[in-house]
Amino acid sequence: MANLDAAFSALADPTRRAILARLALGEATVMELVEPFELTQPAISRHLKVLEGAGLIVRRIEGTKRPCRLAPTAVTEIDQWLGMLRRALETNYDRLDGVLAAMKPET
Amino acid sequence: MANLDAAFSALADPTRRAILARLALGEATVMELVEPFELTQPAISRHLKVLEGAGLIVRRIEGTKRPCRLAPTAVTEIDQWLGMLRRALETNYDRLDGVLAAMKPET
DNA sequence: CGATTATATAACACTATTGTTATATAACCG
DNA sequence: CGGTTATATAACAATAGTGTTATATAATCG
Repeated sequence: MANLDAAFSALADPTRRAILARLALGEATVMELVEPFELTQPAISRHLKVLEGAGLIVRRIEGTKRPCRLAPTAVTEIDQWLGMLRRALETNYDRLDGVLAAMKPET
Repeated sequence: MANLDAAFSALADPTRRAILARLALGEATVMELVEPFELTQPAISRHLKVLEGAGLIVRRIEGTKRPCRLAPTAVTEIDQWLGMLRRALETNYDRLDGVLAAMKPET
């Protein structure tokens, strides 16, 4: 589960989430990703490195350009881990705890 | 979307994910959560504060104890945001990009 | 080839995160 | 009331993350 560290950590940054949101519209080069932000190109390049390291994007080489696009692997891992929480939240145990907690001020 | 920062950031730490996994089994007090880790009580208390701030857990007061349990809010938010990525990954655009990239070495 | 364009990396400053120990608060027990 | 138990907070050190500027690399264009 070491990759979950990288994946969640990558998603914790709003700039990186914005980059992913942009890539959800389709492939983009580094300079295309720099343009909408008030950040320098090296800053974006490093964000991309983080996203790639986390398995959230992949890059191919096309001449001097490196177009990026979304990769499915990390999202799948995250979904699987969150599934554990979702299942627990759907469990009656927690509902009962909630009910008991809510009852307290009444009685 | 400011809360996504806190939620993803909270999930980026393996200790905090382990705490959540433990809470998926049911409510636990701070000392019960300290026990399985090689960390001090103040360290766990701060992790719990982070998880609470991110909306991933809630705590109630029961005498001198503060039992924690999972909260659904942040998980829902995260699911919704990830849904955007999932939908994009299911899109043909990205499939086509992938196909074109894969074709390149052949021709 | 030399200039330009696209991207990466190094070095540095600043801030945030995480852990520790020591201490505060507050409920409980006898 | 006084001691114990449960938890929180403060102060500090060590480390990691993010941004910047300056510079390196490498493909492209004339």
